[in-house]
Amino acid sequence: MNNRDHILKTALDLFSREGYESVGIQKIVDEAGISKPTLYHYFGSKRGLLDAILADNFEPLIESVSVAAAYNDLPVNLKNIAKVFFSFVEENKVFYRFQLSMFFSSPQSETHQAVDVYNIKLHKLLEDMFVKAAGDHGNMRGRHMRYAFTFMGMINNYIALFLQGYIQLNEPMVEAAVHQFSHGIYS
Amino acid sequence: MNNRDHILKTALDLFSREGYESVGIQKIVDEAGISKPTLYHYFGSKRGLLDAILADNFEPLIESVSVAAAYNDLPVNLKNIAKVFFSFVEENKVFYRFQLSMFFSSPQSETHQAVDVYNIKLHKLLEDMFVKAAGDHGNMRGRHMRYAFTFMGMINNYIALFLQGYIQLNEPMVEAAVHQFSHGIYS
DNA sequence: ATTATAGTATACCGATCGGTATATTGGCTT
DNA sequence: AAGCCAATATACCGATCGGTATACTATAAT
Repeated sequence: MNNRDHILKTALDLFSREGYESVGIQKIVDEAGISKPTLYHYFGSKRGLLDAILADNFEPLIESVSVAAAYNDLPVNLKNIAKVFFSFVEENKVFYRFQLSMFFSSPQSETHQAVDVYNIKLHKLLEDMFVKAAGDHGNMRGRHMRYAFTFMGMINNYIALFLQGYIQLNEPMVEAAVHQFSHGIYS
Repeated sequence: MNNRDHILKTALDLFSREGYESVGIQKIVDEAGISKPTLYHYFGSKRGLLDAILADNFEPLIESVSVAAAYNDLPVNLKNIAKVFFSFVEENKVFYRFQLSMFFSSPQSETHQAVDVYNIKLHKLLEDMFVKAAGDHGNMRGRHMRYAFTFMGMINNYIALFLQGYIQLNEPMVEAAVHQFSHGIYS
C-alpha cells in the first residue's frame, strides 16, 4: 500500500476508535510510522485529511445507492437500498461507525459539517424516489421528506444493532427492516 | 441562579452546540463571566463538569421512565414510555441533542463512556419490561435485547426528526411511533 | 549530466490545552 | 473579635495542539 493510503487507513482507524477531535496529528504520524510534513504534503491540513477519508468512502456508496434508488417499483427499491447499505457496512464497519458518529455530532462542529454534504446527497436520492413513488401512491404525497428520514433512521437502527454485535445484516433482516418501515407508510 | 448552575447551563449550551472536545475550559469561564478556579472549585475537572451535567439531567428522566416501564399492559407501557421521552425532549432540547451526540460518539471516547452508564440503565428498564411481557406474549421470548434496542431506536428517530424541525412530538406521533414498532414485534 | 519535482525528515512556531499555586475576599461560627 | 471555610481572582505550569521553515533524497525528464 502506498503512503497516502496507509495514512488514510491509519487515521480512519484512530478517528473511528477515539474520535476526530481527540486524535492529534502527532499520534497519527507516529502510528503510521511517518513524519508530519509527509502527512501535510498529501492532505494540507487535518480537515483535508478528514475530507479525503470521507470522499474515498462515500463516493462508491452514493453511486450504489443512486442505482438502487432509481424509481421503478417502491418495495423493490426499498429492498435494494437496504441491501446496498447493509453490504456496504459489512465491508466498511470502521468507516460507517465513524460517519454515524459524525452525523450525530454537534451541528456546528467541523465533523458534522464535513459529513453533512454527503448525507444531504443520500437524502436527496431517497427523497426523489419517494416523490416519484407518490405518483403511484396518492396517500404518500407531501411526506417525502419524512419518509426519507424515517427510512434512513430504520436502516441506521439495524446497522447500529449490527455494529454492537446483536444481529447479522442478512437477507431476512433486509426484509424485516423494509417490512417495518413500509407499515408506517401505507397505513 | 447560583454560580454552579450558571456554569452548568453555560457549559451545556457550548457542549451541545460545538461538541465537548472542541470547547475549552477557558471558553466556558469566559462565557460564564467567571474564572477558572471557580469552575474547578465546583467540578474538579472537565470530566467532573460533564458528569455533573449528565447526572442533573438524566436522573429525572430515568426516574420517569422507570415508572412508565413498570410492566402492566405492554401497549400501554410503550405509549407511556414514548410520552415520557417526548415530553422530556420538548423541555430539554439542548441536553437531549448533546446526549444523542455522545451516545453515537466513538466507543473509546470520554464522552461515550460518560453517557454509557445512563443509557445502560435506560436499556435495562426497557429490557426488564420486555422480559416480563414475554410471559404474556410467547413469541417474544429470547428477543428482549433486540426489542429494547429497536424501541429506543424508533423513539430516537422521531426525536431526531423533531430536533431538525420536521415534526412535532404530539399525541398522534406517540401513536405512530408505538404502532410502527409494535408491527415489528407481533408479526 | 543537469535540472526539476515529489516525497520525506529534523527541528521549530505561537496558541491553546487542562489544571494549579498562591492569595484575597466575605460571611458564618464560636 | 478570632478563626474558619467556601468562593473567588491573578498569574502561572508543562504538555499538546495544528501547522511550517528548511533542507535532504530519490526518481524522472531534459
